Amino acid sequence: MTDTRFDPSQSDGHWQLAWDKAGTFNADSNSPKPKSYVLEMFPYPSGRIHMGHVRNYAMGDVLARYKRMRGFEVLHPMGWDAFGMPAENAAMEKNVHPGGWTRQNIETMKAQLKRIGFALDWNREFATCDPEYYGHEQALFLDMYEAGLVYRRSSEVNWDPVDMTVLANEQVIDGKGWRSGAEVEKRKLDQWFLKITQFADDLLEGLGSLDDWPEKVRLMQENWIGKSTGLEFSFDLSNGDKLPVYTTRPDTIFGSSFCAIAADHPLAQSVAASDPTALEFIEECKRGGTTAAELETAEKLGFDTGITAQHPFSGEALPVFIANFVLMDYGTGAVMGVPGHDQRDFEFATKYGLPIARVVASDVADADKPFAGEAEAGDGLLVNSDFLDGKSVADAKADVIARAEAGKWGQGTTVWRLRDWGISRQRYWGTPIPFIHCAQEGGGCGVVPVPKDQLPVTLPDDVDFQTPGNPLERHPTWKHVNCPKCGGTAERETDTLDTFTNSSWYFLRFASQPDDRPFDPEEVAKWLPVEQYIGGVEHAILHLLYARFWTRALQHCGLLTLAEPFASLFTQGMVTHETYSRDVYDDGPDHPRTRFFTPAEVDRGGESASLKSDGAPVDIGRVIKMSKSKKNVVDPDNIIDTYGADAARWFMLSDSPPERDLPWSEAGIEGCGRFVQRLWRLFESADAAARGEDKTLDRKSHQTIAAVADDIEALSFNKAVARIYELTGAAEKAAPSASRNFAIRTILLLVSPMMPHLAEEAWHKADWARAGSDGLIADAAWPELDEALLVEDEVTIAIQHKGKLRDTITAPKGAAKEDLEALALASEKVQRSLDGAEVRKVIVVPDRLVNIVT
RNA sequence: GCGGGUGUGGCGGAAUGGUAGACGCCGGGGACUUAAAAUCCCCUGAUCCUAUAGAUCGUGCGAGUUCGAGUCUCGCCACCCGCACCA
Repeated sequence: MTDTRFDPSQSDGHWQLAWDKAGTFNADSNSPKPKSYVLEMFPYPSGRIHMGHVRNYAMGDVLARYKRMRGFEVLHPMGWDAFGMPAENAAMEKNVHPGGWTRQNIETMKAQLKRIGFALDWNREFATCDPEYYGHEQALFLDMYEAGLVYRRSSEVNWDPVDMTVLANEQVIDGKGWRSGAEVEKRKLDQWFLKITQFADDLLEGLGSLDDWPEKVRLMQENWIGKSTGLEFSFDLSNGDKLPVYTTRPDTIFGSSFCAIAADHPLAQSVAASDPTALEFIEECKRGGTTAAELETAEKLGFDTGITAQHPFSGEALPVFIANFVLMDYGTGAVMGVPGHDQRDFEFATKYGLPIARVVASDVADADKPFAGEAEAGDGLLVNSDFLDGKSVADAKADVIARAEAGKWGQGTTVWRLRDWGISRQRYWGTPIPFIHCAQEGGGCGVVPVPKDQLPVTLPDDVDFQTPGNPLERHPTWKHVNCPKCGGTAERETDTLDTFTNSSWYFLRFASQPDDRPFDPEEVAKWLPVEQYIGGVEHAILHLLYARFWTRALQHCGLLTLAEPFASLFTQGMVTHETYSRDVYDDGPDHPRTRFFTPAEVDRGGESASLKSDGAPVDIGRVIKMSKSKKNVVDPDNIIDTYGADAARWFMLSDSPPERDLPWSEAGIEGCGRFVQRLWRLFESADAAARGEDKTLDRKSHQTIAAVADDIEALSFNKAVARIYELTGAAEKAAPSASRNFAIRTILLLVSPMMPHLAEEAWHKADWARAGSDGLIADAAWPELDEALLVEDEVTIAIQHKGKLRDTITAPKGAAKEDLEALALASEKVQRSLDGAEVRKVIVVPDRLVNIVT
């Protein structure tokens, strides 16, 4: 036996090259094997791979490699979600081209991924900024346009007047642009929309079929879609107009004591036209903040318009208020106020002294029970409600809706929270929207789609980012084209598509990549749905909902037969680390600023930490997600340099359950590095000539084969890891025998999806393990399981008395209850515990325990 | 406010209602070595103790069901995540 060490710096690259050369992980759609599509959310090429990526892809990788071992033809692709704002930000800050910056990042990150040895089919790699990709996306967009799923309308946006660009809601901080700091304006712009609301019901219904999605994600999408049913009806107003309102509680209609409309409701606008105080109130409403904290504390404010609304049943005149808590973009932008049974209405009525009537009570006898300072939104029986008295809430709802419909003054309706998807972005680095605005007099041909044979509409390269605004808009030539219809002068659409469209169909393009169309439905059908999709929970709503929508929309267009793209979804936890910081006073003694330090800059010992450079202490902060801004990051390249790819992969899979956060620790990765060497020594210690059987070890081996397979399929990698540690310990202690060699060979195969480089190295070094085959362990089959060996022939029986463990005994498996009882009572420890007490009852669970009750 | 999740040693975490703490990390002791690194072995929930043994307590808190509860039921508490004036 030689005392060698496994050297990742030699082996890792060697085997990565061997897999590349052999095309080991290239997926063949014509293979007769059953198919399995394993996919991790593709990365945005931001610069470098971080530990979160490593964890995400390590999980998918183990599954992909495992599936191959189980005889599946596996599709495990990788690509780049390459359009987006960071590239344009870099362009502005560093005066580089977004494309060049992105390509450079892709190159860096691809090299990093290759160093980790992921089993990816690089033949199918693409970046969404490739004209070949976004050209097909433009074609799909036109297909959706033809199917009536794309439209254009004027819509309000957040406009940054300094950067001259539209901001997403999350880019508006305290009413100011996140980059420029300028006061954000509301502007009306013509925007493109995708009709996702047409599929609201399908998308909601479809959630019910996604049994292998986390409950949490399904609930989040359900809430986002936000289906509600109720009554829409119109009040007759004192000024002769009609006021449509929507309510989910038509049963409480007799409790209505006012109406409230949104500040930007047309009626409010018309009132403001002749009443400056109304106008002032509306302006005040618009100034109100929209943050969670502000909303929570915001007082309910109203402005009495002097107009009244006639109650449809009682005929009573209800005052109509403009109110700050009514939203224009939900329902009709107007509500009937029922203070007794809606908390907002209650607060409003209390402030303005409006009647608060009880129309629902737990019992008819409680009809006049006062309210305890808040509205009662719960179920009960109707009271003080004329013909509804005594009915249940549900019956009363149905009754009111029926009467409204019969009287033709209202309609039972469904209202959705989901809005159509605005996909226009006034930016350069995205998919150009393939439309042309005809500029002929009298409106000309209007908005004309780019003919498909002129796709792709490519981005111009010669753009500058030193002037604010959309570079496409001010490019000297790009937008000037002829109208495809009349040939007259026309202009290209200069908006680009939201980057979420890029990630809404990439999984189809991975499965099938013809040149002449986006994908081949037959090829797609071979691979999809994705068997296991893995990514961060931050995509629970937008990306995952949009991808589901696109799949259904393409199905609607007749391009696909698939409704749901991802059969099973897994959302993994983050990689976390403590933060190190110190307050510095660079801006003067009264202006402390927190400066963060990377773990590499810090000496960490016991309770304290100090900076390596000056030896002075730093503050140790909470364990949080690794992020550049908090500098609590560990670079995968450094880790691989020190410990090798396998140790890094192993650490990502160990200890923490995959859905939970994984705290990075130096000690943890060191331990993994040691385990790699420990396994290597074990592999080296095998004695091919050893003979003889070790039944206990054989059992352990087979039990581990079964358990690790179950654990990997359940994505419980931490448990699989623990099992492998156990078998490793047992094999190390065992004397040389054929059984021990089998155990070692088993470990080699079981760890091969997790530590593929070490496994290849050992596999090729040990002839006996390969059993004559020249192949790679990456092509080896999962070890065969001997079911008979899963069962123990002897079991340990626990003996309890007074609910506590008193003794354990060993008995043959399947021993009779009477025998177990006798053995238990014969135990000296049990007798001591019994201390002569009378045995009233004995409970025997075969092969498990004996419980003596006195 | 609504919805969801989590809570077990010093730490990460295991446990079909049936021996709580598997496995790993940290720590302690020992072996090997001139020494160190590496490696190997042993110990490692708390308390008591007449200490190779034994007893009591122990899975956020309080009740309950059960022969038996980390696990099931009810009521609380804390923390985390998502949504949020959605009528």
